[in-house]
Amino acid sequence: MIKPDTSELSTLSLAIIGLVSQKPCSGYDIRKVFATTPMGSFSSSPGAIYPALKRIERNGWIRGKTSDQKSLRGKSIFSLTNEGRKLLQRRLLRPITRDDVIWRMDDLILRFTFMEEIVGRKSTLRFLKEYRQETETYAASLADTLEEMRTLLSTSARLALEHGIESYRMNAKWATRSITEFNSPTQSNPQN
Amino acid sequence: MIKPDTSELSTLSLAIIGLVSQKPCSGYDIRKVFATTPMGSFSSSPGAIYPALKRIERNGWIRGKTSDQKSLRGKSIFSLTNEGRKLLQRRLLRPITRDDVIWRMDDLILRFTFMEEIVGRKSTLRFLKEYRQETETYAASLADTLEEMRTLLSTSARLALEHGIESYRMNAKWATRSITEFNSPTQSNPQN
DNA sequence: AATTTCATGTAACCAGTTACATGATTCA
DNA sequence: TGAATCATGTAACTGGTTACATGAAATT
Repeated sequence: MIKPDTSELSTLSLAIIGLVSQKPCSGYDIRKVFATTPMGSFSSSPGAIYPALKRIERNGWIRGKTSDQKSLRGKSIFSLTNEGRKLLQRRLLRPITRDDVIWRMDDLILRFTFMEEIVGRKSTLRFLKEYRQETETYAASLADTLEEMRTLLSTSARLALEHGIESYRMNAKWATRSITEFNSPTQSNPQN
Repeated sequence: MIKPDTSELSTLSLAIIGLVSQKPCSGYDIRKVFATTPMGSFSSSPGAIYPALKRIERNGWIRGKTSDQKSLRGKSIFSLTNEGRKLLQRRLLRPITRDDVIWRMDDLILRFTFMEEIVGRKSTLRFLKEYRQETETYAASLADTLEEMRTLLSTSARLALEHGIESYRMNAKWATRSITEFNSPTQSNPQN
């Protein structure tokens, strides 16, 4: 009984699909982005990128075109299919869970990066509000734990816990600021 | 040509060894910690914990004792060996690299959690200073990138980048505060 | 001509996930 | 006695790592 929901997508695959959605690119292009930009928290190793591209293509979410018809190893440019765009939309619109906030913060930020163009400003704002809510709530629950355990904790254990609390609070603040920036009419784009 | 350096240790294994170092515990104890405390960003699934315990034991870093001599499946309590303690010390004392800061922040915080008891206050302070240095430097380099690319970025891409910058700055600030707390003589413990 | 960079690939390995299984103990 | 919890395990799978290989184009 293998799970038939083929819509699962690792964070790396999400990053790849997101990049391809911005503009068609080759495996090498993607590797360069991961190796030289602040998106560098993804592996740029060929052993990760090329198999991932094949998987994604096999699923019909991107399609590669060999530009150079002569050489056997023609550089292949991938672009997003309609199916791929639909998948990406679904993936980005998923409601944020507490588990996301505990285990997959990088995934959430990555989703945000592509969000505006793929699902529009309105959904992006909804995402940011959920994000603020979940990070604030989780920070509060960590703060409760801290108070309950304060006396039992060593200095480093306490400081590590405080690190977590501050980190989630910072995330909530960032979301708040992002919401106001998205609302400020730098550029009116009332679509969606 | 397999790498003979057997000192490699995944973040999960580090967490397990760290817990065992604090007090001997069973696989189930560890699972409970991961499932119910702020250390919950580790998998508590049996498929992760028990194989990891076996690997670590096979390497001689922990040793399990079956408490109940009758039953076949006696609950086994693991405690740290001398070799294990040495390994843990080496692992915690590793200098912090930029790669750690980009890819393994959670590993760094985990190391910090166990640091005071395993390598003493002096080394912990050194760690915190390195941590502050590296996070500050990286935040600055991200800020440079932001200024270079500012005009090219979409709102969400810019905000995502700013998220990274703020996050690293928060980490540096946390380190600064932790350093002062470690220096303040709440409890004089001039060992090491 | 030699080196570097572009560009793609693959084979071996490994740790962690999911899902299921099992037996012992405690509690209602 | 039946359910929940304690406690450990394992089989199948999967995605990413490391390391190596290859061949073409550009640069020196």
